[in-house]
Amino acid sequence: MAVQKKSPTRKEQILQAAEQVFAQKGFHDATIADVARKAKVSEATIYEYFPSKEELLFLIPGATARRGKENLEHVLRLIRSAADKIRAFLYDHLNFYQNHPDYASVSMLILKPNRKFVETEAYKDVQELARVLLQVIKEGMASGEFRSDLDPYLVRSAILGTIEHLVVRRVLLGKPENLIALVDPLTDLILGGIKAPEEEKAWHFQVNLGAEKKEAVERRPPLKNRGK
Amino acid sequence: MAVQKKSPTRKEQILQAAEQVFAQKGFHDATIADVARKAKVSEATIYEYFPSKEELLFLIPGATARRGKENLEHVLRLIRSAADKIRAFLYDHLNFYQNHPDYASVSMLILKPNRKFVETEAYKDVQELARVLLQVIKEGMASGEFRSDLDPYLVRSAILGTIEHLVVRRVLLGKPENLIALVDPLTDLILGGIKAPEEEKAWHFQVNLGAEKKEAVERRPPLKNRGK
Amino acid sequence: MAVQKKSPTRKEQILQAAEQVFAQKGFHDATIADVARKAKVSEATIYEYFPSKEELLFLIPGATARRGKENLEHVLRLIRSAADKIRAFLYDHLNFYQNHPDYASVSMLILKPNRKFVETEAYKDVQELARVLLQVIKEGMASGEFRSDLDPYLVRSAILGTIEHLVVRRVLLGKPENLIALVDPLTDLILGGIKAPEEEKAWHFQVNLGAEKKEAVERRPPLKNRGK
Amino acid sequence: MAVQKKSPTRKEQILQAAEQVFAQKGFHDATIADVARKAKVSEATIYEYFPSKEELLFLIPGATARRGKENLEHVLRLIRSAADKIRAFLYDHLNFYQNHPDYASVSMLILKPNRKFVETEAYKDVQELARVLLQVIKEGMASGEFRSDLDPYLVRSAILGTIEHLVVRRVLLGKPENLIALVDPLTDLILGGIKAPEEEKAWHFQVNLGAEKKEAVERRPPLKNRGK
DNA sequence: AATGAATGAGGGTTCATTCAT
DNA sequence: CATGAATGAACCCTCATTCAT
Repeated sequence: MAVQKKSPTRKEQILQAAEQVFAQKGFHDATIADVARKAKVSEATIYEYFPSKEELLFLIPGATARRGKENLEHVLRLIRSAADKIRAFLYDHLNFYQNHPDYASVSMLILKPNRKFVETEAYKDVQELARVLLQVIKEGMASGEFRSDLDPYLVRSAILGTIEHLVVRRVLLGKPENLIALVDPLTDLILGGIKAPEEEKAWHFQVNLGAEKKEAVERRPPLKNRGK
Repeated sequence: MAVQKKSPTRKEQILQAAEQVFAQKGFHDATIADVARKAKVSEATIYEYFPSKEELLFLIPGATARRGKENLEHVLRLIRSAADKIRAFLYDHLNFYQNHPDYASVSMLILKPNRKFVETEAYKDVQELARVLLQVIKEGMASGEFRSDLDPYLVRSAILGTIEHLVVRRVLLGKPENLIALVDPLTDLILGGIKAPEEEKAWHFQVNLGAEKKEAVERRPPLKNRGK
Repeated sequence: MAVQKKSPTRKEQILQAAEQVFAQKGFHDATIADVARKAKVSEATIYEYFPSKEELLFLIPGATARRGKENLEHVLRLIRSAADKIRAFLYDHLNFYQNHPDYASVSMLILKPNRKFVETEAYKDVQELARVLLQVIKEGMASGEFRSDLDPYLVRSAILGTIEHLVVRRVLLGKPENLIALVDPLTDLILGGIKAPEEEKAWHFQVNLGAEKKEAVERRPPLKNRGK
Repeated sequence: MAVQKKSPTRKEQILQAAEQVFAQKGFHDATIADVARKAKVSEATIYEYFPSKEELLFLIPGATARRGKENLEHVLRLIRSAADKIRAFLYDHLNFYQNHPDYASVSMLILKPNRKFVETEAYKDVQELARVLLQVIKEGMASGEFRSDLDPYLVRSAILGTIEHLVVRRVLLGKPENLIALVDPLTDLILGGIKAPEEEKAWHFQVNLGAEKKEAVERRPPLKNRGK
């Protein structure tokens, strides 16, 4: 039976129930009966709105992803600095996943590793979000704010991968509890990398008149508000 | 993280079959009958060696992870520079996953998002590998090669997350085909971040004195073969 | 047994749709939704006119059978010879089924083998038609046109069974395409049986006296268009 | 799961149970659970031997039809007269159906009107039996025992149709209870048709010297074993 | 009169798992 | 050891039917 536009609340109601149930028990261990119970409808009603259990799963991101993209684009338009846009992206995502653990669970543990999902229409909505990030990176490179020798796709993979890893960790292990606290250090890391600034060596040279390497490190001004 | 070919015992035989079958069809869509067929044993025989389908799944990484760790530690002992160790870690992982797509599939798409897996003994073997990376990061920080203001756990998450993201992409979408080509750009990204070196102008002045920061940049391999 | 085209009322509309749908998909594989779609009404509307899917099925023959009987009786009244009445009966039925394949399908494949149908009111209308045939046979026997040692019920069974078999064959296998071409050979068969007239030799002698058995045989239309 | 050769009794056991259950409740109203209960196996076991409920149905005739054909051919070989072969065919079939009412029910009410069955391998076995009858008819025609102007296919249809009609009647209405009693009258009917022998008229002429038509009929040698 | 919306009831099918041999 | 044979336990999905509007 085809999916029809009916009372939007009904459909939403089922999607939300599905999100919760799938998040809690996993896709295969959750039954349609579970979803029906949570949504307070009959099992048959679910099939009035969704053609199959799997389609129900795939339709969970839909609206969320689309709204997420719009919202993100709105926010990014308010920011000029590419670095700050990266930070905003990180904040946006980590904040959202933190506040929507069920969505995080479904998205990261069920949909992302699902081979069929990537062939879905719904997947395209998710891709859109990643495209925004790519744009930010490319703009930063073009403006000279970011190094021009970057592979923007690789950068994007690194950023998304890091977010995913952190979110998955939180979903599975419960830590770190506060993802938002990672926004600044993570922004800093992405912008500056892990290597100690090479100019320090130059410093060394000057300071080296007696100072030890260790000293130079210590003398470095406390790293805060990097990138921001 | 390499796997050595032994004469496959009955148990190995089943594990390998399981790896292939689960990789191909996913855990739930694969049946014990599928595994038995591939392993050329009866279904009942599988239960002689493994207590359940799920346990069979969880025991797939075991030897591989342990051997991987040993091998990695051996290699790292041969390298002094923390940066090079990072690079070695990346190479080791990307190379292995590239050459063992079935293992990659099972590991990334099935085990990683599995809530029960983290409670498993087998999971600890996987964790060991991550611990090695953490060690490298901490050592780099201690030696001054890496910035000292890093959160080493965050750095590790970034590195592992990036690897995972790339491997999952390859498993699901088939690209980038060549992960190993990403080792250097990725090492570079992790070490140096994305921000254009602010000091570059200032440097010019000093460079004249003989310093060759510019050179370092130029030495970086030309950016090609970047996975899309 | 002809059906007259009236302006189809709502009820007729549904019955016709049901006939088509049931003929096409079979009773169990057809759904009320299918019928509703074909009838261009809602499913609920069907239940305004018919108490259940099964009742809807059973009510399909109703008018058709009644009209068929009236028409047949009218025609038979125009014929004196019992043999010709048999022929008329055959013609009437084979012609009707040929021109109403959906009715044939429903009648032969669904209703006839349905245990509950025989307990139905509607079944009686169908029986009426068979009663007409029985009457013809009995009359033929009484008039001396038919052998008097016949079991008229058995004869009727033979005639009806033959018709049914031919119609079912046509519905299921599509052949013979032209049932009407069988009317004469079939009439001939029923009347004369399959045995070669033993007396033929002897007859020749008597025939010469004026009897024209031979001729009758020759007048029979050439045997062609025989199904398969 | 493919059908495998296992203990033949198991398979037979299920087939017999299916025959009974389907005969009693009809195909759609019978459940696999019903069959399992009757066969005293689990539902799952049924699926070890048959791929689906429908296939189980279609495999019911199999052995019976094949054995039936062999047996029939054996019997026919013992008979020279084509007329007696027809009689033997009738006897064989009516006797079998009479003694196997469940098979009759499944065969006549479920399989015969099933559109998918005709596309089945199993259907071919059933066809074989009909081919034997066709052969008999053709031989009778060739030998001059039967009229040479017959359409043998039409004759076969008449014979089979009559048998089917009688068997269906018995299955549905319970009468006539004794099908075997119909063998002789039916043979007689098929051989001789229903028309009063024309020679009777000739006879009349001769006998007419005083005899009534009725008389002629009476003079005919007493037909015995008249059914009904 | 007509129907959109909802569901109760049920059934076929799948499979991981067991166990006697 | 190895396995053929059997099954218990579930679950997804369908659809005839109802009813408020």
